[in-house]
Amino acid sequence: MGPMARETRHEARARISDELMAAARRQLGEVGAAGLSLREVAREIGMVSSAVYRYVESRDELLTRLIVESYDALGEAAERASADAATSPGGDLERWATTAHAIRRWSREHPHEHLLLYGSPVPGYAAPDDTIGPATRVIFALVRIVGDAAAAGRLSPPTGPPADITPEFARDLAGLAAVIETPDAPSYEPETVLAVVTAWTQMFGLIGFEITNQTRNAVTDHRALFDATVRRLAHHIGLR
Amino acid sequence: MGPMARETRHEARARISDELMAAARRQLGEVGAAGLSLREVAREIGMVSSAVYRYVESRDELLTRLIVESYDALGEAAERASADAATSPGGDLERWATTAHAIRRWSREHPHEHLLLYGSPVPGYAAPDDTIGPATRVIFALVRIVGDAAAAGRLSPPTGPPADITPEFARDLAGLAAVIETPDAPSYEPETVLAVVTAWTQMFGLIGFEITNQTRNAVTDHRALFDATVRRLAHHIGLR
DNA sequence: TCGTGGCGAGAGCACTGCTCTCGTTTGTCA
DNA sequence: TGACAAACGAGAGCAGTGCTCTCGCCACGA
Repeated sequence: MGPMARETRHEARARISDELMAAARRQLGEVGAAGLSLREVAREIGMVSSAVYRYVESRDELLTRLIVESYDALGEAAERASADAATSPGGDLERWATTAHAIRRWSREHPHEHLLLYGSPVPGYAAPDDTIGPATRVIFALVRIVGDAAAAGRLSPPTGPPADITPEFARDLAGLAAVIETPDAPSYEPETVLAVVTAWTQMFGLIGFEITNQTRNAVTDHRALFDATVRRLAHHIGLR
Repeated sequence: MGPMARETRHEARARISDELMAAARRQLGEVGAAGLSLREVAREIGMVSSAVYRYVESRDELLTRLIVESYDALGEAAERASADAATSPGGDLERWATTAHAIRRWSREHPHEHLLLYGSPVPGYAAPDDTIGPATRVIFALVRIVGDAAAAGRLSPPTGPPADITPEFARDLAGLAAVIETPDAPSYEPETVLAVVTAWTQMFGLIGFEITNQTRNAVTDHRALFDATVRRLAHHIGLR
């Protein structure tokens, strides 16, 4: 083994905490959030159940940490795909499609994590505010593609019949536009913001249906359905 | 009390079974599927936990029954709205919108039931085939509106750029078209079928986001967002 | 009328999240 | 350097869960 440098207490705590989260993440991937047992996690890292409460306040807090980790993993997958495709020759539409497919791929590879983020919330559990930051990374990765296209003047104006937007709803959309606006991008049409929100909910609805097998017997080529949907959404936003 | 007609064993079984399901449904609405306790249900109807196993095979089977009941309730809500609006002067678009809003209303009034149907599946639980029949009622209620419009020749042809439909995906869409086709309705364009599937996933994705509060801080007027989305989907399908 | 089968209650098993207590170890500060 | 408080892991225990098995009891059909 060689000379074992004595581990300081702080280091040990960090290491054990990491092991604990890793074991929890592994179990989450296997049995899902509802089946995740704190005692089993403790067993896996060679501890007794009461000892893990030195590292985690409760089972809910453990789930919260896993939620944050999952949001970050998904957000990073989307961001990396978006960045990789930013210089590709396919244009904004291909960048959008690539990012969307990266999101779908991550969700398919981590169905339990996806359901933890977008499925039923745990019983009495309300997602704390720590989670909203990481939660925005995915949608921001998508929005940035639109913003970049708009900044470069490549965003086609909205087509189709104008949506019947009530004043109150217009305020909603204006607020959203303010959030997604960047200094170098122009302001957005309400229709564009609506199209982005639509794309967001549509994509995650479709992925959720695929993961929970809601479309069994109806759709076999999920990838083609997703691809066609994603490109239609991009077109509707104005990405070409 | 009056003369109590002696209750036959068969009647008693039916009555108690009904009481059991009613209590279970009540608790589901309060604490959600994950928090539903078979023992608590037993307590509510004045029984001991082991006795309910005379009426229900397991907790999973209880959940399955609740799923079927919920699918039926949602399906009936959609069917009734669709039937009521069939004779209204608003035309196909209003009939579609009315039905969609009925679906949203039911889901908002029964969030736990909605999550039971469309949220995370229970741990080791795979929805048995009993559930797929009732599950189709909602989507069929929507499809029937399109079918009626098509049969009356009121369905506008698909607009926008043609989707890039691969042969394998075309087979999927053809299979779906065969399912939704009725004797008196003509065959559907692949784009129309795709638009219906899109509408389906879009609507339920949006409702799911609203129920799980995923769009908090972003959207306040959920009804307006839903209404705009629903009408855009209808337009895309060809309903006017 | 008699016997079988359905029924409800109770005890019990293995499991869960969580709390409390108890020695031990570790880091800090005088 | 030595004392002390904080952190730590283990163990026992509590209340709860789904589920099984056994036991009497009563209704119903042969």
